[in-house]
Amino acid sequence: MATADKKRNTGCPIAFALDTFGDRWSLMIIRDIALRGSRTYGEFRDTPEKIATNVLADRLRELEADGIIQKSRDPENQRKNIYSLTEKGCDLIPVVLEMVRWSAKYDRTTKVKASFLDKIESDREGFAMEIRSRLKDR
Amino acid sequence: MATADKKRNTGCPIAFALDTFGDRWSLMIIRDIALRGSRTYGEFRDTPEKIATNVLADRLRELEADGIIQKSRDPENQRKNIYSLTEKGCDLIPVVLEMVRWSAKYDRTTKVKASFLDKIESDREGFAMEIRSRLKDR
DNA sequence: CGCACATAGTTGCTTTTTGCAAGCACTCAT
DNA sequence: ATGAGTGCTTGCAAAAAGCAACTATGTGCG
Repeated sequence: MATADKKRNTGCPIAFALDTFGDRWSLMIIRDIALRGSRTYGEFRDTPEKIATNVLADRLRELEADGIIQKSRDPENQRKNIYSLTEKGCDLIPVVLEMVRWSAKYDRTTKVKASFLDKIESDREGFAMEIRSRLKDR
Repeated sequence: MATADKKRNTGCPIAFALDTFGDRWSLMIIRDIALRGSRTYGEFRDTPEKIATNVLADRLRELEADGIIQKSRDPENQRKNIYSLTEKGCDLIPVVLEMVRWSAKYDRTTKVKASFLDKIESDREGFAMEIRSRLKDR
């Protein structure tokens, strides 16, 4: 059973956002799709962060239920499910990019490339759009 | 005992950010300081979201340990601790504002004012600076 | 068909975290 | 000195996360 729905529903936007993706793993999945091009269960599972498979299955269910991602069958391999961001999910890209900016500034061991950072700094909206269309073209 | 330090340390900026404030409560505290002007334990405790006091104490410890907030005594009332954002914490304001934008768009019951949203849309950086200086002037 | 393998999960169990109610310690005001 | 305000801690129950093993279904190939 998926995590019980205990949304706070106080009208606060931060509470709303955290109820949707404010846990240790949801945003990681969104990152995998948006920035790493991941699309399948196996790709989400095999990241350095090592999510437990039951938690992964649970989060995929929740994110789909919340309309952040959508699931479809890979026409070329019926074993695979293809997960992708919905419009609502794509709208989280700016949030992700701001987090990248912040972490790049404060993580001494960051692996964020200067060129990536430059793109965010110089044209945030444009870069977000670029990522979106890259996702659409797959 | 504070939550054990189990940072993932994979070099990924999203993992880094989530390790710092990626839980149900940390960002709520940051919101309280940045957007609601909260500064004391009691103010953090008495929000509609009803954080448990042990979790609150734990998060305040963690956020301080991570250099996001700092703690000082209220000179006018020695019973009170004043919590405020450090520079590192203030740099999270853009992340918070992007989350507000997203939630305002997708939460049908949002309480975000149109005027607040307009400020974000029209001059994001300027608005972030405005919030920062408002915090400094207290 | 029949079998090995790939992919995507589920299940059962342990550990960790959260939630909740009560209580403690220090400070202030009188 | 006392009682109330503020900021916590403690102990215990409930929920979630982590872990390892197992199941289910589709694919490719002899």
